[in-house]
Amino acid sequence: MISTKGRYALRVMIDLAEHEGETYVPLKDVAERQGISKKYLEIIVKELVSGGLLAGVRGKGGGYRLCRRPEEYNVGEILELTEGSMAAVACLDHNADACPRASICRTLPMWTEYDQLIHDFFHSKKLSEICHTNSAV
Amino acid sequence: MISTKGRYALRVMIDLAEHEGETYVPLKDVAERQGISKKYLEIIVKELVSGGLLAGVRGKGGGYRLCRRPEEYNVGEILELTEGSMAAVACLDHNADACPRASICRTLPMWTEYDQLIHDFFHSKKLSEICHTNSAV
DNA sequence: TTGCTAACCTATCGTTTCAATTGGTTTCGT
DNA sequence: ACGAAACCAATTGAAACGATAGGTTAGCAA
Repeated sequence: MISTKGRYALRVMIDLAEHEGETYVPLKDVAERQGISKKYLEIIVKELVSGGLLAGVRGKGGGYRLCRRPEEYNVGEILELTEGSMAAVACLDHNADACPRASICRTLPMWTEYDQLIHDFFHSKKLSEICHTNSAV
Repeated sequence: MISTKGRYALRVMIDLAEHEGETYVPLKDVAERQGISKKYLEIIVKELVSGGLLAGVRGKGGGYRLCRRPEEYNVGEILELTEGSMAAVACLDHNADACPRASICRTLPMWTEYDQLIHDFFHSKKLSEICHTNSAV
């Protein structure tokens, strides 16, 4: 299940995409529009900045801004960054120790197939597709 | 992420499918073959029985058995029963209170689409497809 | 210089979920 | 009566979740 972290991150990205051109958008505004605690968003947005998805500027007149155009983001990278891992199953997590049953496991092929399905779904979904902006595809 | 409960449930079902005909299979045997604590499996298997996916018989010579043929089960029903909910997102959980933002939410359509994708994937996957048994299909 | 704004940083907290474990009771065949 | 097996209830330790609290630092303007 996708947690609030990933979902909120996505909503922040969309909000910023829909308010492009207004130079830097203070988090306060985003939080109010989205009805999410600003303090909680700070934690999430920090990760988006350090992950290179957003740019932040301090001080008066500061705030956050996308550092690419909306069509150059995909949902997958946003979720992977904030959720840590999108693995469907513990066995497929990147920092899981190798399962000794892997070679004989009846279920592993299905999980792998499922993982691929999810990956493809989110990585083919562009940010521009899910927000109401006029700067087209 | 699919928890151990769902994954173990699936492995029990597969194990039983692969040992069909041996009348009732004691959980002890399944646990040993799968390398999972028998006590923990008891909890999981109880749900499979009360959900009508397995039949259990007590006493000496007892154990568990599938109550349909492997090709008549799909993975989706097994996971739904044991995982409780397969909803990808809290907003789509069956016992979540309606989100006030639902009508204006930019992300909801995507989550709904994702939910459908997952549902279809698991519900079209038959138990017989993922186990090594000779009783065909 | 002072004040304000806004990002940045660190710690903590209450609750829930996860993954079991413990210690039984009941039912059945022999 | 005995043993094997399902059935049942409660607890536990650890981790994750979803925040909240209380700061510090950087930049702009009067």
